[in-house]
Amino acid sequence: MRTSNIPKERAKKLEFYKSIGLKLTPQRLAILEYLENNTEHPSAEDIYSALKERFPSMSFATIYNTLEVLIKKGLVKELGLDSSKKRFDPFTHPHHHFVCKGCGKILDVESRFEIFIPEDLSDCMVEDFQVVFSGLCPECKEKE
Amino acid sequence: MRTSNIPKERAKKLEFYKSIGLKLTPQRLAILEYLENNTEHPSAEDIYSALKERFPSMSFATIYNTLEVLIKKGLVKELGLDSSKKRFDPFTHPHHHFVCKGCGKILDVESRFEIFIPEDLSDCMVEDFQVVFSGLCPECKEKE
DNA sequence: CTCTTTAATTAGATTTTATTTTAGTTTAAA
DNA sequence: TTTAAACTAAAATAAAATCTAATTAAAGAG
Repeated sequence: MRTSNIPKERAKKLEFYKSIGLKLTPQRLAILEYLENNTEHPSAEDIYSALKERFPSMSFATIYNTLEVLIKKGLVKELGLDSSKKRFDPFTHPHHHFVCKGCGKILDVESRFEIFIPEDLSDCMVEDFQVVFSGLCPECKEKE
Repeated sequence: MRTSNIPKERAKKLEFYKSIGLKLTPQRLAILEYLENNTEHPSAEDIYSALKERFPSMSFATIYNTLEVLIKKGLVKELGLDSSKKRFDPFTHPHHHFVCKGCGKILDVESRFEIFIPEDLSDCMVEDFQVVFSGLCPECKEKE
């Protein structure tokens, strides 16, 4: 029963992508598929490398164009946690992150935190917040 | 009385810088002075531009070398909130930030938040955390 | 105060790497 | 079939960060 649902779910998903105005090219589908459930917060380069094998002709322009569209559609969020490149997150619900000082890896944190909007920001329009933890991930902790 | 203390305080500060092993060159003092009480979270470029007039011969190497030393000494922290360049913060005590989505400005938030270390990170060595707010600063809010 | 040593500074080139552009080609969808 | 949109390859851009070799200057010793 599980297996028989897969094509149906897939079709539904494609339908959804179409419904929001995405022209479905194989490259786009590959990017979407790569991002789906991806918790690595990949960079454009990461996506490119990952798909290079399947699409040897893939161009960076395609990656960047597609990401731009996905961001505009609200399906992907751009992360500002890496001071050398943009990284992208397909999980757009509010959540938090841990940044490893050793390897730069970014982990998701799904806990809820009670945060009040501080007085310092009373003149700002605060739209969002996230808690950013930092330290060493399990692997880098070992190496120390 | 206030004024008469200033040279003394200055001397004390120089003494302190020396005591931690900083060779005090005019350029370094200028960088230190520029950073002192600076809440703009400047980039290397910002520092360079700001001091260019007073030190027309200033080199980027000096900026980067000095920043490296200051970071090593714990007098400055590197911020990872801007995905295009490193920015630096002379306030090394734990505090939080607001990032303007409009102009990229970073504001300090001094409030205290009660944050527990989430289970997701039980295998990590969590050394630090900060709350990052985002939205529009007063100026960008106006422009909308 | 002068000398010596050691570290810092300089100018400018270079590297690096992310991202954007371009112009021609291909293709999804109606 | 048509056409607007997407794709490609490669070059261009852009900007941050690093490196180099020669020069200068701070700090400590005498």
